[in-house]
Amino acid sequence: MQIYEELQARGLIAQVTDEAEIRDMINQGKATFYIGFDPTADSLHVGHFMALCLMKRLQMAGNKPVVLIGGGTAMVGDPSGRTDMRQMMTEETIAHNVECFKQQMSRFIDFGEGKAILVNNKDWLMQLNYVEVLRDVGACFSVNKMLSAECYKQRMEKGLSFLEFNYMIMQSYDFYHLYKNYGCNMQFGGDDQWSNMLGGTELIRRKLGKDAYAMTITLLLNSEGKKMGKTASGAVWLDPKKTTPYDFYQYWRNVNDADVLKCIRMLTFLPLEQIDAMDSWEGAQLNTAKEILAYELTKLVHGEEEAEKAQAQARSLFSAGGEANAPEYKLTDADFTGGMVEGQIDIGSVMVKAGLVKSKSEARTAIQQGGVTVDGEKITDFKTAYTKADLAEGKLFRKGKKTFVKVIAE
RNA sequence: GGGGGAUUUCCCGAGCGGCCAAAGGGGGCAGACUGUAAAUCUGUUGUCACUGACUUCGGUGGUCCGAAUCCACCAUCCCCCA
Repeated sequence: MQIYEELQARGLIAQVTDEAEIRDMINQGKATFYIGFDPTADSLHVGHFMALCLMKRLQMAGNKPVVLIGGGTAMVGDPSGRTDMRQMMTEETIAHNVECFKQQMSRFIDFGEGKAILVNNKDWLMQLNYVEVLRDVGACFSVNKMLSAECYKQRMEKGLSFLEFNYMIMQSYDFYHLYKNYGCNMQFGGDDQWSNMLGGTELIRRKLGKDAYAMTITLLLNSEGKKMGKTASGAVWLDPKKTTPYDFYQYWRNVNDADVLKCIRMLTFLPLEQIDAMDSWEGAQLNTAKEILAYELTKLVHGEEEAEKAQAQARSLFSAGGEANAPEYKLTDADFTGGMVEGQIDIGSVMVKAGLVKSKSEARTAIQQGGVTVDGEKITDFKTAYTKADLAEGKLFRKGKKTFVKVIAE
């Protein structure tokens, strides 16, 4: 099976400009393709991960990837699919994010001699001259056409600033620039980027009379049609400081039954035959599939060692017995002073410090509702307090089923 | 440039000058049921030294015994006309 067919079988391909051409090109390893990443945060997330995996797959098939970091486009902000304006980011923030992106990406993509290129569109976008661009590029775009583009639809109701309206032009210019300077003939991106990407192929056609191609990756949606990789507290990050390997593992361990297979297919590198064999799994058996998904992804993002750790930690916690793998939090002497009773720390404070809850009030309600145990014993009194000696050996504080910390006084 | 409207707790959204920490929904959290899933049901959801106190309703001042609610100015956004 060739690469294009594999991508298809994995359900990764959403839209293409010219299927026959693209299939030939990437199957024969003749494509030089780029994917843009706007540095809107200081870490990559799951959506980026998918794109990077795609790059890796294509790279393995002999195609040449160009990673484009949108240091310049981030100054503008992509309005696609948004209902409100992006917050403007300062240049410093963007520069910082660019650095973070670069570091994380080198884990996934081999930038060794001639294998891949990394560019930042800031290098050319920032030098553009307004009037020149208007005459050169602006003439190639029809406002009427742009306004009818899907990506602006949502914004037509709430209002769209001229700044953001230009995003499509910036992105199109990128493609044009890469085509001319790096022979980049193809662009990939999330499905929400489709109209922006078409802008680029159109511009190249108009300016150079050449064909360039675009292909979008299916957005990873759950069975309810929402984007995956988001939690209540924000995105699932690839940076272990922002989303710990354990949390990362747990996110995938807890996906919906209906979504497991799709995720395995789209996100992992497991052979398709093996995945097809899982297709028939049902009910509780899907738990195994979820473990596989979680393990494989954690391994890809954080390495095998972390994946093993996260899995062991999860297993021991959810099956009776070992709590040996719980994360630890150490209390210092200062934590035992200044409380209601000198030399003791109340349970609410412990929980807040250990990150189990955000406030003492929250700790209070959790306790009142019977959701807190310490070393397996249910706590009913919010006034419960501990001395240093109590915690010398460490106790396992647990809120609900899935959140727990071993607290030790040192 | 002219005219009109909006700004409420994580989000949407209701809020007569006192009975407002503020309806309702969503989301979150906890409990029951389970498969660390979903669905369902229950409770909870500003903070704290918690039957009480304190801080919140775009910002700043003001009126009043008392303001999310009234007034003034500022900021941001939206709509209509040009």
